[in-house]
Amino acid sequence: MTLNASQLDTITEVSPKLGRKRDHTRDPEILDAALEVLAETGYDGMTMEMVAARAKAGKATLYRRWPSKGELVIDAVANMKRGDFDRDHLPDTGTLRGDLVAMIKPHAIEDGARKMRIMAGLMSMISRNPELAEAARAVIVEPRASANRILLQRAVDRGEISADCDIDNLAMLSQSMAIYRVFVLQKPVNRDFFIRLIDGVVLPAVGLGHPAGD
Amino acid sequence: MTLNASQLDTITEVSPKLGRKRDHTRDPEILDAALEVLAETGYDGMTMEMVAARAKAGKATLYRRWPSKGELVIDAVANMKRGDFDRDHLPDTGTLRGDLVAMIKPHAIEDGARKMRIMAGLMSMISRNPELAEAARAVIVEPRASANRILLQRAVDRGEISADCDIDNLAMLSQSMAIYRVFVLQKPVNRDFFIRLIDGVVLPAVGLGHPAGD
DNA sequence: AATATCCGGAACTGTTTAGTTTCGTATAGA
DNA sequence: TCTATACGAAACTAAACAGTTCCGGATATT
Repeated sequence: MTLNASQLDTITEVSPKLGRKRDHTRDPEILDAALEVLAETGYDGMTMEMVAARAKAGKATLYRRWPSKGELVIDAVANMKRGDFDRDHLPDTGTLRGDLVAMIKPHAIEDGARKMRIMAGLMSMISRNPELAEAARAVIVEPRASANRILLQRAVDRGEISADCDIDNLAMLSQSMAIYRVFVLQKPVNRDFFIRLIDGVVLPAVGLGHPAGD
Repeated sequence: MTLNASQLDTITEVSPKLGRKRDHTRDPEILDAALEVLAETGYDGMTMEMVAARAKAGKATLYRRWPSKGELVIDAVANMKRGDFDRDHLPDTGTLRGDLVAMIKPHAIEDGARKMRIMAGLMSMISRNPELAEAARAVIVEPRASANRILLQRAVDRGEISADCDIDNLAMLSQSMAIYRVFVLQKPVNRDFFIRLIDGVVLPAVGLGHPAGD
């Protein structure tokens, strides 16, 4: 329950006696295992033995590298693979709707669902640990929001939508509605859900949908 | 960690030997205490001793009435005071914006914040317990969403907005964005936040905001 | 082959906490 | 006053789990 100091030093160091490297080669597997267990059972349900077993490692190996369960979790989240929403690889179809729809790939939905499970597992911890909250935000949720912001800004730049739009809120909309849908409504987040959100809320809100004039 | 059967029988029963009533008079205080502790520490951080101490009760008293921690929590959530969003006491200002803004009372914000803290404390448990998820949805989140739905439907009925609007999604929008803002962004949910949401997203989405033509 | 290092496994310690039991007391009906 | 019941407090049991220690084997450098 205690996770205070930050200790994200890098892996490879020099041994005191020999010029040989300290490997810590199992780090990636362990961090992956930690994320999996986290997604399945949540922070409090997760035990170090589960992580060790999942990674086919010994508990001692975990503690050789991380001083506590909390530090391991922070490290796992912070080093999590971000969604591949590079500015350069974003869709560019010429219309906002085209871009937004192009973002809905099966892989992206799958990945997003896993990240939301991780997020839920972290929730109670997040509200008590700003460091973890920031790591989770930066890795789990910000890449996607930032991609949306770029798509919206492009639409503004090409004159498709008004510059008065609340881009910041609109960029977070799909993520926030998805979290709500999964955990509060307990309904699936699938392609149809996102399409309906785009056509029923986002596009109308920027003046492109039905209500304003189809 | 186990919370299966439902045991929401009512409180006052008749003793086997006498016509006297079994009081369980401490029930309300205990349930309140459970909610407070839940909001402060989350389900896993909450201990039965904390709840007992908060209610100035003995641990034995808790177990006389509820078979387990999980059952106590479900009971506390299910019997939680709903927001007072009666169909009859909703604002009716004549415009959608007026109605939505009138919903933002300091008390409602305060109450909503507490409920969100409780929600966060339940998160990891919710994803593993449908019964709890349903109780939380019905009590914490549905009253508000349903109020929004009514206000939107009224606006449709009086011809202020189009019937094509995605009322269901729009009614959940403020809640879902508020959850996101508190837990992911760690920023305060205050009056300004809601006003900006109304003017920047909801009203535009129904064809009343700037982008469509101010 | 000799040696130094990392690793996995298993046994161990100490703490926390769910849940139980016991007991002394307050209260309300008879 | 007498008695049954509900209660608060505290001691208790049993299990789970974070974190530690030890050991034997694998690997790689010399």
